[in-house]
Amino acid sequence: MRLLIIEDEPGIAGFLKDGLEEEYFAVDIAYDGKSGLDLALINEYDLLIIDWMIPALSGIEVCRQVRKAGNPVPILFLTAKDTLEDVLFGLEAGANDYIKKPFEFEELLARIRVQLRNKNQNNDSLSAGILNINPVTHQVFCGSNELILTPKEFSLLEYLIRNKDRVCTRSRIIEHVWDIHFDSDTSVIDVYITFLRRKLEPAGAGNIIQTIRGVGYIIREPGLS
Amino acid sequence: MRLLIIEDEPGIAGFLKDGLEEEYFAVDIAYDGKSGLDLALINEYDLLIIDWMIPALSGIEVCRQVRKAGNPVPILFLTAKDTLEDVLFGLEAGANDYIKKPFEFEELLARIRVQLRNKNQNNDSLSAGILNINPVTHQVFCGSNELILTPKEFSLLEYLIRNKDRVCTRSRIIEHVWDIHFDSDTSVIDVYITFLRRKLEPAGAGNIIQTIRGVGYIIREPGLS
DNA sequence: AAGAATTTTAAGCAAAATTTAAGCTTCCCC
DNA sequence: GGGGAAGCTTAAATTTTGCTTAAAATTCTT
Repeated sequence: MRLLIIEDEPGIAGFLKDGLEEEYFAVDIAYDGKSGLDLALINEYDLLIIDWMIPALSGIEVCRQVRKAGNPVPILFLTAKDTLEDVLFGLEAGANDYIKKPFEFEELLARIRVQLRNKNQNNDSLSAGILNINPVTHQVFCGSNELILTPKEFSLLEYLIRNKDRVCTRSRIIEHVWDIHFDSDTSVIDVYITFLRRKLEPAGAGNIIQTIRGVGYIIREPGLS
Repeated sequence: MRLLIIEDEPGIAGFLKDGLEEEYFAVDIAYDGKSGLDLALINEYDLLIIDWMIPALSGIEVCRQVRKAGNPVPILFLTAKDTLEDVLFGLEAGANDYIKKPFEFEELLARIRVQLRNKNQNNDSLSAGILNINPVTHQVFCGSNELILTPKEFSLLEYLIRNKDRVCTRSRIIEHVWDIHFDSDTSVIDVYITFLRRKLEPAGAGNIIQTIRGVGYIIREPGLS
Protein backbone atom coordinates (compact mmCIF):
# COMPACT_ATOMS: atom_id res chain seq x y z
CA MET A 1 0.00 0.00 0.00
CA ARG A 2 1.50 3.21 -1.16
CA LEU A 3 0.95 6.56 0.55
CA LEU A 4 1.91 10.12 -0.22
CA ILE A 5 2.43 12.60 2.60
CA ILE A 6 2.37 16.29 1.73
CA GLU A 7 3.69 18.09 4.78
CA ASP A 8 6.22 20.88 5.03
CA GLU A 9 7.49 20.27 8.55
CA PRO A 10 10.31 17.76 8.21
CA GLY A 11 9.94 16.56 11.80
CA ILE A 12 6.32 15.57 11.43
CA ALA A 13 6.82 14.19 7.94
CA GLY A 14 9.72 12.04 9.09
CA PHE A 15 7.88 10.77 12.10
CA LEU A 16 4.89 9.79 9.98
CA LYS A 17 7.04 8.11 7.40
CA ASP A 18 8.86 6.02 9.99
CA GLY A 19 5.70 5.03 11.78
CA LEU A 20 3.85 4.14 8.61
CA GLU A 21 6.73 2.16 7.23
CA GLU A 22 6.66 0.12 10.41
CA GLU A 23 3.12 -0.69 9.39
CA TYR A 24 4.47 -1.83 6.04
CA PHE A 25 3.24 1.07 3.94
CA ALA A 26 5.43 2.44 1.17
CA VAL A 27 5.65 6.16 1.87
CA ASP A 28 6.57 9.15 -0.29
CA ILE A 29 6.97 12.66 1.06
CA ALA A 30 6.51 16.02 -0.62
CA TYR A 31 7.44 19.17 1.28
CA ASP A 32 5.23 21.61 -0.60
CA GLY A 33 1.95 21.66 -2.43
CA LYS A 34 3.31 21.97 -5.91
CA SER A 35 5.65 19.00 -5.88
CA GLY A 36 3.04 17.09 -3.91
CA LEU A 37 0.47 17.63 -6.61
CA ASP A 38 2.95 16.57 -9.27
CA LEU A 39 3.67 13.33 -7.45
CA ALA A 40 -0.02 12.67 -6.83
CA LEU A 41 -0.84 13.09 -10.49
CA ILE A 42 2.08 11.09 -11.81
CA ASN A 43 2.00 8.11 -9.49
CA GLU A 44 -0.73 5.80 -8.33
CA TYR A 45 -1.19 6.13 -4.59
CA ASP A 46 -3.58 4.25 -2.40
CA LEU A 47 -4.06 7.25 -0.14
CA LEU A 48 -2.93 10.84 0.26
CA ILE A 49 -2.23 12.57 3.57
CA ILE A 50 -2.18 16.34 3.07
CA ASP A 51 -1.44 19.10 5.51
CA TRP A 52 -3.74 22.07 4.94
CA MET A 53 -1.07 24.69 5.62
CA ILE A 54 1.75 24.13 3.18
CA PRO A 55 3.80 26.39 0.95
CA ALA A 56 3.60 26.81 -2.85
CA LEU A 57 0.02 25.53 -3.16
CA SER A 58 -2.47 25.12 -0.32
CA GLY A 59 -3.71 21.71 0.69
CA ILE A 60 -7.20 22.61 -0.45
CA GLU A 61 -5.91 23.54 -3.86
CA VAL A 62 -3.98 20.29 -4.18
CA CYS A 63 -7.09 18.40 -3.22
CA ARG A 64 -9.19 20.22 -5.81
CA GLN A 65 -6.70 19.64 -8.56
CA VAL A 66 -6.48 15.96 -7.80
CA ARG A 67 -10.24 15.63 -8.00
CA LYS A 68 -10.38 17.80 -11.09
CA ALA A 69 -8.04 15.30 -12.73
CA GLY A 70 -10.62 12.62 -11.98
CA ASN A 71 -8.52 10.84 -9.39
CA PRO A 72 -10.69 9.20 -6.70
CA VAL A 73 -7.83 8.33 -4.34
CA PRO A 74 -8.83 8.69 -0.65
CA ILE A 75 -7.55 11.92 0.86
CA LEU A 76 -6.99 12.56 4.55
CA PHE A 77 -6.20 16.10 5.57
CA LEU A 78 -4.29 17.32 8.58
CA THR A 79 -5.47 20.53 10.11
CA ALA A 80 -4.56 22.67 13.08
CA LYS A 81 -7.99 24.26 13.20
CA ASP A 82 -11.05 22.10 13.38
CA THR A 83 -13.79 24.68 13.17
CA LEU A 84 -16.82 23.37 11.42
CA GLU A 85 -16.38 25.63 8.43
CA ASP A 86 -12.83 24.61 7.81
CA VAL A 87 -13.77 20.98 7.92
CA LEU A 88 -16.73 21.48 5.62
CA PHE A 89 -14.56 23.47 3.28
CA GLY A 90 -12.05 20.65 3.18
CA LEU A 91 -14.61 17.95 2.62
CA GLU A 92 -16.20 20.02 -0.11
CA ALA A 93 -12.87 20.28 -1.84
CA GLY A 94 -12.91 16.53 -2.12
CA ALA A 95 -11.22 15.22 0.99
CA ASN A 96 -12.58 12.04 2.58
CA ASP A 97 -11.67 12.61 6.20
CA TYR A 98 -9.66 14.95 8.39
CA ILE A 99 -7.64 14.74 11.54
CA LYS A 100 -6.78 17.54 13.89
CA LYS A 101 -3.24 18.29 14.97
CA PRO A 102 -1.84 17.27 17.35
CA PHE A 103 -3.09 13.75 16.89
CA GLU A 104 -2.33 10.29 18.14
CA PHE A 105 -0.50 8.22 15.62
CA GLU A 106 -2.92 5.38 16.25
CA GLU A 107 -5.85 7.55 15.46
CA LEU A 108 -4.31 8.45 12.14
CA LEU A 109 -3.65 4.79 11.49
CA ALA A 110 -7.22 3.85 12.31
CA ARG A 111 -8.53 6.47 9.90
CA ILE A 112 -6.16 5.33 7.18
CA ARG A 113 -7.38 1.80 7.54
CA VAL A 114 -10.99 2.94 7.35
CA GLN A 115 -10.28 4.65 4.05
CA LEU A 116 -8.37 1.71 2.65
CA ARG A 117 -11.11 -0.67 3.70
CA ASN A 118 -13.64 1.47 1.88
CA LYS A 119 -11.39 1.51 -1.11
CA ASN A 120 -11.64 -2.17 -1.90
CA GLN A 121 -14.60 -3.62 -0.17
CA ASN A 122 -14.44 -6.91 -2.00
CA ASN A 123 -10.86 -7.40 -1.12
CA ASP A 124 -10.61 -6.78 2.58
CA SER A 125 -10.10 -10.33 3.73
CA LEU A 126 -6.45 -10.78 3.10
CA SER A 127 -6.16 -14.42 2.29
CA ALA A 128 -5.52 -16.73 -0.59
CA GLY A 129 -6.18 -20.41 -0.20
CA ILE A 130 -4.51 -21.66 2.94
CA LEU A 131 -2.59 -18.41 3.35
CA ASN A 132 -3.81 -15.74 5.70
CA ILE A 133 -2.16 -12.46 6.47
CA ASN A 134 -2.96 -9.85 9.05
CA PRO A 135 -1.58 -6.38 8.35
CA VAL A 136 -2.44 -5.14 11.84
CA THR A 137 -0.56 -7.76 13.80
CA HIS A 138 2.00 -8.26 11.06
CA GLN A 139 1.47 -11.98 11.05
CA VAL A 140 1.28 -14.55 8.28
CA PHE A 141 -0.35 -17.91 8.78
CA CYS A 142 -0.20 -20.83 6.47
CA GLY A 143 -2.97 -22.98 7.84
CA SER A 144 -2.14 -23.06 11.53
CA ASN A 145 1.59 -22.51 11.41
CA GLU A 146 2.96 -19.01 11.46
CA LEU A 147 5.55 -17.85 8.98
CA ILE A 148 8.27 -15.44 10.02
CA LEU A 149 8.86 -12.97 7.21
CA THR A 150 11.14 -9.96 6.94
CA PRO A 151 9.50 -6.58 6.32
CA LYS A 152 10.13 -6.60 2.58
CA GLU A 153 8.98 -10.18 2.23
CA PHE A 154 5.80 -9.25 4.08
CA SER A 155 5.10 -6.20 1.91
CA LEU A 156 5.60 -8.17 -1.27
CA LEU A 157 3.31 -10.98 -0.16
CA GLU A 158 0.72 -8.49 1.04
CA TYR A 159 0.76 -6.72 -2.28
CA LEU A 160 0.37 -9.93 -4.22
CA ILE A 161 -2.49 -11.10 -2.05
CA ARG A 162 -4.27 -7.75 -2.09
CA ASN A 163 -4.17 -8.05 -5.86
CA LYS A 164 -4.89 -11.74 -5.99
CA ASP A 165 -6.28 -13.12 -9.25
CA ARG A 166 -4.70 -10.18 -11.01
CA VAL A 167 -1.31 -10.16 -12.64
CA CYS A 168 1.09 -7.88 -10.80
CA THR A 169 3.55 -6.45 -13.27
CA ARG A 170 7.14 -5.98 -12.32
CA SER A 171 6.91 -2.23 -12.61
CA ARG A 172 3.89 -2.06 -10.36
CA ILE A 173 5.51 -4.27 -7.81
CA ILE A 174 8.68 -2.20 -7.81
CA GLU A 175 6.60 0.96 -7.43
CA HIS A 176 4.27 -0.17 -4.70
CA VAL A 177 6.53 -2.36 -2.65
CA TRP A 178 9.93 -0.76 -3.19
CA ASP A 179 8.80 2.74 -3.97
CA ILE A 180 11.15 3.04 -6.90
CA HIS A 181 9.64 5.19 -9.66
CA PHE A 182 12.28 5.18 -12.33
CA ASP A 183 13.04 2.09 -14.28
CA SER A 184 16.21 0.43 -13.28
CA ASP A 185 17.49 -2.98 -14.06
CA THR A 186 17.38 -4.62 -10.71
CA SER A 187 16.71 -8.22 -9.93
CA VAL A 188 15.50 -7.53 -6.43
CA ILE A 189 12.05 -8.82 -7.23
CA ASP A 190 13.33 -12.16 -8.46
CA VAL A 191 15.38 -12.55 -5.34
CA TYR A 192 12.48 -11.80 -3.05
CA ILE A 193 10.16 -14.08 -4.96
CA THR A 194 12.71 -16.80 -4.37
CA PHE A 195 12.87 -15.94 -0.65
CA LEU A 196 9.09 -16.07 -0.37
CA ARG A 197 8.74 -19.34 -2.23
CA ARG A 198 11.42 -20.88 -0.09
CA LYS A 199 9.44 -20.02 3.02
CA LEU A 200 5.99 -20.74 1.61
CA GLU A 201 6.57 -24.18 0.13
CA PRO A 202 7.76 -26.04 3.23
CA ALA A 203 4.87 -24.46 5.15
CA GLY A 204 2.44 -26.19 2.83
CA ALA A 205 1.38 -23.36 0.55
CA GLY A 206 2.70 -25.16 -2.51
CA ASN A 207 3.65 -23.12 -5.51
CA ILE A 208 1.11 -20.40 -4.87
CA ILE A 209 3.11 -17.63 -6.54
CA GLN A 210 2.97 -18.21 -10.26
CA THR A 211 5.25 -16.56 -12.77
CA ILE A 212 3.81 -14.82 -15.80
CA ARG A 213 6.73 -14.72 -18.12
CA GLY A 214 7.59 -11.30 -19.47
CA VAL A 215 5.03 -9.60 -17.22
CA GLY A 216 5.16 -10.39 -13.55
CA TYR A 217 3.56 -12.63 -10.93
CA ILE A 218 0.14 -13.69 -9.74
CA ILE A 219 -1.37 -15.41 -6.75
CA ARG A 220 -4.59 -17.15 -7.64
CA GLU A 221 -7.38 -18.04 -5.27
CA PRO A 222 -7.62 -21.80 -5.65
CA GLY A 223 -10.96 -23.00 -6.93
CA LEU A 224 -11.55 -20.07 -9.23
CA SER A 225 -10.98 -20.33 -12.89
CA MET B 1 -3.73 1.62 32.93
CA ARG B 2 -4.75 4.13 30.35
CA LEU B 3 -7.20 6.92 31.09
CA LEU B 4 -8.87 9.55 28.96
CA ILE B 5 -9.86 12.87 30.49
CA ILE B 6 -12.39 14.97 28.59
CA GLU B 7 -12.30 18.39 30.22
CA ASP B 8 -12.21 21.81 28.63
CA GLU B 9 -10.54 23.76 31.45
CA PRO B 10 -6.80 23.36 30.90
CA GLY B 11 -6.02 24.03 34.55
CA ILE B 12 -8.13 21.20 35.85
CA ALA B 13 -7.14 18.88 33.04
CA GLY B 14 -3.46 19.50 33.64
CA PHE B 15 -3.80 19.07 37.38
CA LEU B 16 -5.57 15.75 36.93
CA LYS B 17 -3.07 14.54 34.37
CA ASP B 18 -0.12 15.31 36.63
CA GLY B 19 -1.69 13.74 39.68
CA LEU B 20 -2.78 10.61 37.86
CA GLU B 21 0.55 10.15 36.16
CA GLU B 22 2.14 10.19 39.59
CA GLU B 23 -0.09 7.23 40.30
CA TYR B 24 1.33 5.53 37.22
CA PHE B 25 -1.63 5.97 34.93
CA ALA B 26 -1.07 6.84 31.28
CA VAL B 27 -3.27 9.85 30.66
CA ASP B 28 -4.68 11.38 27.49
CA ILE B 29 -6.60 14.64 27.43
CA ALA B 30 -9.26 15.91 25.07
CA TYR B 31 -10.47 19.48 25.43
CA ASP B 32 -13.88 19.08 23.83
CA GLY B 33 -16.55 16.48 23.40
CA LYS B 34 -16.02 15.75 19.77
CA SER B 35 -12.33 14.97 19.85
CA GLY B 36 -12.87 13.18 23.14
CA LEU B 37 -15.42 10.90 21.57
CA ASP B 38 -13.14 10.22 18.63
CA LEU B 39 -10.31 9.23 20.93
CA ALA B 40 -12.58 7.10 23.09
CA LEU B 41 -13.85 5.19 20.09
CA ILE B 42 -10.50 4.70 18.42
CA ASN B 43 -8.33 3.81 21.38
CA GLU B 44 -8.79 1.31 24.15
CA TYR B 45 -9.00 3.05 27.49
CA ASP B 46 -9.42 1.51 30.90
CA LEU B 47 -11.52 4.39 32.13
CA LEU B 48 -12.97 7.68 30.93
CA ILE B 49 -13.29 10.79 33.05
CA ILE B 50 -15.75 13.17 31.45
CA ASP B 51 -16.76 16.65 32.47
CA TRP B 52 -20.47 17.19 31.90
CA MET B 53 -20.09 20.76 30.69
CA ILE B 54 -17.82 20.75 27.66
CA PRO B 55 -17.90 22.37 24.23
CA ALA B 56 -18.66 20.76 20.85
CA LEU B 57 -20.58 17.79 22.29
CA SER B 58 -21.93 17.51 25.83
CA GLY B 59 -20.56 14.95 28.24
CA ILE B 60 -23.90 13.15 28.27
CA GLU B 61 -23.86 12.88 24.52
CA VAL B 62 -20.31 11.52 24.51
CA CYS B 63 -21.34 8.97 27.09
CA ARG B 64 -24.35 7.87 25.05
CA GLN B 65 -22.34 7.52 21.89
CA VAL B 66 -19.69 5.43 23.61
CA ARG B 67 -22.32 3.07 24.93
CA LYS B 68 -24.11 3.03 21.62
CA ALA B 69 -20.88 1.79 20.07
CA GLY B 70 -21.01 -1.13 22.49
CA ASN B 71 -18.02 0.01 24.51
CA PRO B 72 -18.32 -1.02 28.17
CA VAL B 73 -15.40 1.06 29.47
CA PRO B 74 -16.08 2.52 32.94
CA ILE B 75 -17.10 6.18 32.83
CA LEU B 76 -16.77 8.64 35.68
CA PHE B 77 -18.39 12.00 35.24
CA LEU B 78 -17.49 15.30 36.79
CA THR B 79 -20.37 17.61 37.57
CA ALA B 80 -20.85 20.96 39.22
CA LYS B 81 -24.44 20.23 40.13
CA ASP B 82 -25.32 17.16 42.08
CA THR B 83 -29.08 17.36 42.14
CA LEU B 84 -30.66 13.96 42.11
CA GLU B 85 -32.06 14.37 38.63
CA ASP B 86 -28.79 15.32 37.08
CA VAL B 87 -27.10 12.31 38.59
CA LEU B 88 -29.85 9.98 37.48
CA PHE B 89 -29.73 11.49 34.05
CA GLY B 90 -26.00 10.82 33.86
CA LEU B 91 -26.19 7.28 35.10
CA GLU B 92 -28.99 6.59 32.67
CA ALA B 93 -26.81 7.79 29.84
CA GLY B 94 -24.42 5.00 30.74
CA ALA B 95 -21.99 6.48 33.26
CA ASN B 96 -20.81 4.29 36.12
CA ASP B 97 -20.18 6.88 38.81
CA TYR B 98 -19.98 10.63 39.32
CA ILE B 99 -18.07 13.07 41.42
CA LYS B 100 -19.06 16.59 42.33
CA LYS B 101 -16.81 19.55 41.72
CA PRO B 102 -14.87 20.73 43.62
CA PHE B 103 -13.52 17.41 44.76
CA GLU B 104 -10.58 16.07 46.67
CA PHE B 105 -8.05 14.38 44.45
CA GLU B 106 -7.96 11.45 46.87
CA GLU B 107 -11.65 10.90 46.46
CA LEU B 108 -11.37 10.85 42.70
CA LEU B 109 -8.54 8.36 42.96
CA ALA B 110 -10.57 6.12 45.24
CA ARG B 111 -13.48 6.11 42.83
CA ILE B 112 -11.20 5.37 39.91
CA ARG B 113 -9.78 2.40 41.81
CA VAL B 114 -13.26 1.09 42.53
CA GLN B 115 -14.12 1.13 38.86
CA LEU B 116 -10.87 -0.48 37.85
CA ARG B 117 -11.26 -3.16 40.50
CA ASN B 118 -14.64 -4.04 39.05
CA LYS B 119 -13.09 -4.15 35.66
CA ASN B 120 -10.28 -6.44 36.71
CA GLN B 121 -12.63 -8.92 38.28
CA ASN B 122 -14.39 -9.46 35.03
CA ASN B 123 -11.29 -9.52 32.93
CA ASP B 124 -8.51 -11.98 33.34
CA SER B 125 -5.44 -10.88 35.23
CA LEU B 126 -2.45 -9.43 33.51
CA SER B 127 -0.14 -12.31 32.93
CA ALA B 128 1.90 -14.02 30.29
CA GLY B 129 3.26 -17.43 31.03
CA ILE B 130 5.03 -17.44 34.34
CA LEU B 131 4.88 -13.64 34.54
CA ASN B 132 2.23 -11.92 36.58
CA ILE B 133 1.80 -8.21 37.04
CA ASN B 134 -0.48 -6.18 39.24
CA PRO B 135 -1.14 -2.70 37.87
CA VAL B 136 -2.69 -1.45 41.10
CA THR B 137 0.15 -2.32 43.46
CA HIS B 138 2.81 -2.10 40.77
CA GLN B 139 4.24 -5.46 41.55
CA VAL B 140 5.68 -8.00 39.16
CA PHE B 141 5.99 -11.67 39.98
CA CYS B 142 7.87 -14.20 38.03
CA GLY B 143 6.55 -17.41 39.49
CA SER B 144 6.90 -16.77 43.22
CA ASN B 145 9.76 -14.31 43.26
CA GLU B 146 9.08 -10.63 42.93
CA LEU B 147 10.93 -8.42 40.46
CA ILE B 148 11.82 -4.86 41.33
CA LEU B 149 11.27 -2.63 38.32
CA THR B 150 11.60 1.10 37.86
CA PRO B 151 8.48 3.00 36.81
CA LYS B 152 9.40 3.13 33.12
CA GLU B 153 10.38 -0.51 33.08
CA PHE B 154 7.05 -1.35 34.63
CA SER B 155 5.04 0.71 32.15
CA LEU B 156 6.81 -0.87 29.22
CA LEU B 157 6.27 -4.40 30.51
CA GLU B 158 2.66 -3.63 31.34
CA TYR B 159 2.05 -2.32 27.84
CA LEU B 160 3.62 -5.36 26.23
CA ILE B 161 1.62 -7.75 28.40
CA ARG B 162 -1.64 -5.90 27.87
CA ASN B 163 -1.02 -6.35 24.17
CA LYS B 164 0.32 -9.85 24.42
CA ASP B 165 0.19 -11.95 21.26
CA ARG B 166 0.15 -8.73 19.26
CA VAL B 167 3.14 -6.99 17.79
CA CYS B 168 3.78 -3.66 19.51
CA THR B 169 5.40 -1.33 17.02
CA ARG B 170 8.03 1.13 18.13
CA SER B 171 5.74 4.06 17.35
CA ARG B 172 2.95 2.68 19.49
CA ILE B 173 5.30 1.96 22.33
CA ILE B 174 6.82 5.41 22.25
CA GLU B 175 3.33 6.92 22.22
CA HIS B 176 1.79 4.87 24.97
CA VAL B 177 4.67 4.39 27.33
CA TRP B 178 6.63 7.58 26.78
CA ASP B 179 3.82 9.79 25.53
CA ILE B 180 6.06 11.15 22.79
CA HIS B 181 4.24 11.94 19.59
CA PHE B 182 6.79 13.45 17.28
CA ASP B 183 10.24 12.07 17.81
CA SER B 184 11.46 9.52 15.38
CA ASP B 185 15.05 9.30 16.49
CA THR B 186 15.58 7.83 19.91
CA SER B 187 16.92 4.56 21.14
CA VAL B 188 15.27 4.63 24.55
CA ILE B 189 13.12 1.67 23.69
CA ASP B 190 16.10 -0.54 22.89
CA VAL B 191 17.72 0.41 26.14
CA TYR B 192 14.66 -0.37 28.19
CA ILE B 193 14.11 -3.64 26.41
CA THR B 194 17.64 -4.53 27.41
CA PHE B 195 16.94 -3.50 31.02
CA LEU B 196 13.81 -5.61 31.12
CA ARG B 197 15.40 -8.65 29.57
CA ARG B 198 18.29 -8.40 31.99
CA LYS B 199 15.89 -8.55 34.91
CA LEU B 200 13.50 -11.08 33.43
CA GLU B 201 15.92 -13.76 32.34
CA PRO B 202 17.63 -14.51 35.67
CA ALA B 203 14.18 -14.61 37.29
CA GLY B 204 13.27 -17.51 35.05
CA ALA B 205 11.08 -15.83 32.45
CA GLY B 206 13.42 -16.85 29.65
CA ASN B 207 13.43 -14.83 26.48
CA ILE B 208 9.79 -13.84 26.71
CA ILE B 209 10.18 -10.54 24.86
CA GLN B 210 10.72 -11.30 21.20
CA THR B 211 12.01 -8.82 18.64
CA ILE B 212 10.20 -8.28 15.37
CA ARG B 213 12.88 -6.70 13.29
CA GLY B 214 11.97 -3.44 11.59
CA VAL B 215 8.72 -3.26 13.52
CA GLY B 216 8.82 -3.73 17.27
CA TYR B 217 8.37 -6.32 19.99
CA ILE B 218 5.93 -8.98 21.12
CA ILE B 219 5.27 -11.04 24.21
CA ARG B 220 3.55 -14.29 23.36
CA GLU B 221 1.46 -16.38 25.67
CA PRO B 222 3.29 -19.70 25.63
CA GLY B 223 1.29 -22.59 24.28
CA LEU B 224 -0.61 -20.61 21.71
CA SER B 225 0.25 -20.77 18.07
C1' DA C 1 22.43 20.72 48.58
C1' DA C 2 24.53 16.28 48.02
C1' DG C 3 23.95 11.77 46.83
C1' DA C 4 21.26 8.10 44.82
C1' DA C 5 18.25 6.33 41.52
C1' DT C 6 16.28 6.69 37.19
C1' DT C 7 16.04 8.05 32.56
C1' DT C 8 18.08 9.51 28.30
C1' DT C 9 21.77 9.99 24.90
C1' DA C 10 25.38 8.42 22.13
C1' DA C 11 28.64 5.31 20.19
C1' DG C 12 30.67 0.88 18.88
C1' DC C 13 29.66 -3.62 17.70
C1' DA C 14 27.04 -7.59 15.90
C1' DA C 15 23.52 -9.55 13.40
C1' DA C 16 19.99 -9.42 10.12
C1' DA C 17 17.96 -7.60 6.02
C1' DT C 18 18.53 -5.88 1.61
C1' DT C 19 20.77 -5.23 -2.65
C1' DT C 20 24.00 -6.35 -6.22
C1' DA C 21 26.12 -9.25 -9.35
C1' DA C 22 27.23 -13.36 -11.64
C1' DG C 23 26.43 -17.91 -13.34
C1' DC C 24 22.87 -21.22 -14.27
C1' DT C 25 18.33 -22.96 -15.95
C1' DT C 26 14.17 -22.74 -18.40
C1' DC C 27 11.27 -21.32 -21.95
C1' DC C 28 10.13 -19.61 -26.46
C1' DC C 29 10.82 -18.68 -31.18
C1' DC C 30 13.23 -19.29 -35.20
C1' DG D 1 18.18 -28.12 -31.89
C1' DG D 2 20.29 -23.53 -31.07
C1' DG D 3 20.28 -18.82 -29.58
C1' DG D 4 18.64 -15.50 -26.77
C1' DA D 5 15.80 -13.54 -23.39
C1' DA D 6 13.67 -14.02 -18.93
C1' DG D 7 13.71 -15.89 -14.67
C1' DC D 8 16.00 -18.53 -10.83
C1' DT D 9 19.51 -19.28 -7.48
C1' DT D 10 23.46 -18.39 -4.88
C1' DA D 11 27.01 -15.92 -2.70
C1' DA D 12 29.12 -11.81 -1.51
C1' DA D 13 28.80 -6.69 -0.57
C1' DT D 14 26.32 -3.17 1.48
C1' DT D 15 23.10 -1.11 4.39
C1' DT D 16 20.06 -1.07 8.12
C1' DT D 17 18.62 -2.27 12.59
C1' DG D 18 19.03 -3.72 17.17
C1' DC D 19 21.89 -4.77 21.27
C1' DT D 20 24.94 -3.35 24.69
C1' DT D 21 27.56 -0.32 27.36
C1' DA D 22 29.06 3.75 29.50
C1' DA D 23 28.46 8.22 30.53
C1' DA D 24 25.55 12.41 30.81
C1' DA D 25 21.34 14.47 32.27
C1' DT D 26 17.47 14.49 34.96
C1' DT D 27 14.60 13.45 38.87
C1' DC D 28 13.93 11.92 43.41
C1' DT D 29 15.53 11.46 48.43
C1' DT D 30 17.47 12.53 52.38
